[in-house]
Amino acid sequence: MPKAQRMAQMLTVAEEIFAEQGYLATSMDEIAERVGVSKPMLYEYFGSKEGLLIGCIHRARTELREKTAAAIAGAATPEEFLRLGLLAFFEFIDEHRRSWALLRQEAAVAVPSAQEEVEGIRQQQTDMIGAVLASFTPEIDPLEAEAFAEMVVGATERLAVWMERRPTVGPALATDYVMNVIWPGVAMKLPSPVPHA
Amino acid sequence: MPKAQRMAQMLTVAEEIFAEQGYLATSMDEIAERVGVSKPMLYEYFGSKEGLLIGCIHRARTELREKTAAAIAGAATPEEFLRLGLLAFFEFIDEHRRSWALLRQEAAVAVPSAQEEVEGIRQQQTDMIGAVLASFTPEIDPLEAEAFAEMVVGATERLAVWMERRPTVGPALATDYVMNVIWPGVAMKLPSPVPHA
DNA sequence: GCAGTAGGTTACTCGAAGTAAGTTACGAGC
DNA sequence: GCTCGTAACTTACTTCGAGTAACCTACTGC
Repeated sequence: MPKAQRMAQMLTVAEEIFAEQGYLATSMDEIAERVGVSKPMLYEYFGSKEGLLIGCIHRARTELREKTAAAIAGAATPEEFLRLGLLAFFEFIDEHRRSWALLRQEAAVAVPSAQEEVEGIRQQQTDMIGAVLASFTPEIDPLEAEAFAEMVVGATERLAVWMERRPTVGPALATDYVMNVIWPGVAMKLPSPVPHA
Repeated sequence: MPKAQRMAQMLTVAEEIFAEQGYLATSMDEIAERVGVSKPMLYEYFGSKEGLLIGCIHRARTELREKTAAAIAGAATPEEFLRLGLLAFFEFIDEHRRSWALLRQEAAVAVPSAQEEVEGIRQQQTDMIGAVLASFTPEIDPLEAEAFAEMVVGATERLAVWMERRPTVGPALATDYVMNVIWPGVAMKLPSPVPHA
């Protein structure tokens, strides 16, 4: 089997087992066995157990960025931008409960570089939000804009966790909840009247 | 040395080393050595490495709950309640950077019971926020109240992380930032006009 | 002065991360 | 159609750290 294909397969299996049992409780031998390959192959391609975990996170991150970027491409107003971005995020979570659990629970594992990888995802999102906010409200305090973006990311992430426990709450409703809370505060800062849907 | 005192000392040392190096990179031998005791003593008192971690989290959780409860005791309006609670939280974080890092980074470790312990802290906070919100705005949709509490906790937690990177932002400013974003959205739902400081 | 127990130690086992050294399959060049 | 190189793969280790069994010691109540 060619390297790229084998690597993808390893990531898929690892993601599944990590999500099932947790990072610590999973052994490299077990992953190797389920892939149908010997342990040194995992080390050949990912260097370490930590490297394998980071590979999983990295793949999910790339996917999430692509989905979100595609979703917000057509947004005209800041409200639309935020709404579409949030919806894309919640939909991604809804479709990828496995990798989402992995990112949330396992990646925060003491392994510093995995932590950084997850922080990279958040950075990617705060940057996006901060940029749009700044472009629509140029006179906003840059520090407060940054704080706002951080809060949106934190609130959204937390709500996504909560959503998993609440089967009646889907991506659309979750998006509404977030917008209901944050939008009035943002609208006050906008220079001109903005349509509220 | 009496048991209770020894346990407290072990927790302090463990918290420090976990925060420094991460949970995985820390060995029980190392903690034992720095405490000035042998490894089986740690197992005698905490059962396992995981148990020791949970002990650390639990202690921080208790402290945080006590500080917050004391801070909000005298609040009269929902705005005051939220503001005082947030301020107490940020001040706690500011004073306990060590334990805070521990809770955030290490506790999410794949160890399920540690995860639960941290979720317990969040639960304690969302319950408090949800309760006050419900008591002041009785006709609010209970599901949305719950979602609101989750978002406040998520936003606040995220902002606390961000605050660590921003030395000019202290507890008071962080509290203002959170209130600026969430308060307009809440005020809309209140039954009667509420004073805005 | 003796018994019981709280607080402590040394010296192990065992499992899992990581590695050294070697093997097979297979396409390119002659 | 044989050989050389290399990509994909394996077996058989070493090492390190979590967890434990068995034993020790000093103080407190009687």
